[in-house]
Amino acid sequence: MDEIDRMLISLLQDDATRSYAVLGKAVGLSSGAAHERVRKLRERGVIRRTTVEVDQAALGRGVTAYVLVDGESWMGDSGAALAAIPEVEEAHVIAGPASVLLKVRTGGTRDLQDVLRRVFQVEGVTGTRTIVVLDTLVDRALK
Amino acid sequence: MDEIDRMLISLLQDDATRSYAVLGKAVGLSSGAAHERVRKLRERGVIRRTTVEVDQAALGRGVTAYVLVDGESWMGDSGAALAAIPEVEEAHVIAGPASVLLKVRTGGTRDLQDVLRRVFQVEGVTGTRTIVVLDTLVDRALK
DNA sequence: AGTGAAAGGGTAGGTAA
DNA sequence: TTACCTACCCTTTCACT
Repeated sequence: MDEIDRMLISLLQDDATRSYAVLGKAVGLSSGAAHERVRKLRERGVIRRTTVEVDQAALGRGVTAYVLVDGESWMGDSGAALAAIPEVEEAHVIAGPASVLLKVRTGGTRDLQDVLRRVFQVEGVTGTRTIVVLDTLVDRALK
Repeated sequence: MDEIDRMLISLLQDDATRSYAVLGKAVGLSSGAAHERVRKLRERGVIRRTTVEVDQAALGRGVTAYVLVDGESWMGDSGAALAAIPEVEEAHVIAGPASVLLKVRTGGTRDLQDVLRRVFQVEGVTGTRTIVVLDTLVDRALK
């Protein structure tokens, strides 16, 4: 993990369709060498996967919300139960004023209400507090 | 935006290195037709960009935190001021128990403290509450 | 770990059905 | 929209440095 690896990752984060020829030129290496470095970064799991960023609103998910979930015991399969809710994009165990923090995307406030109902049915959940996103100022990949 | 478009997006979210030949076969179209559909999805902004998912911990950002920011007036360039902090991955204007919610990634708690200091220096900020992530149960792309 | 070249496959663009 | 064709670029591999 030297400076060149970091540059390659940054370039790919910005646009993963770049060819190895372009990448190599950008970091001062040959196409083959750039390819080999990226291959190793994938192999080591530093680069998890190549994906596309989708405009959620265009797919009918216009509402984003964070849900603070209070619970008693967070052992076992609570994670699996939350993962089973398709609208849950992220779920984090947290230190602070709740047990778990969810990031949820739905088509509207009606669907959000339905998601909250399903969260409440997960074993151990004693309460939820919901934060609705009004506007997103920043949403980017860190370098 | 029909069912085929949705399938193509889902396939690309899963692995954007798939060739158009493979994509076409998966949705029952020719390579050319699949290519044309994806091109239009990009053009319309449904697909924002192609990128790589990076293991942040492997890049020395092992601590994730959410910061609830209280403030007086959130007009003007507060967004720009927050975007200027490189550790800020997301910033949302929210309805609920604060004005703005930040997602922050740092190398350690020491750096987190430093970020909080910089957030406090943004004009209009009157207070912050920090939620540290202990474990991430779910982190995925929604279909 | 990187270079350079060769071979094969995929992509992109055009045209016709 | 599909099918076909073509030119070209890129990926991938390998021997050599």
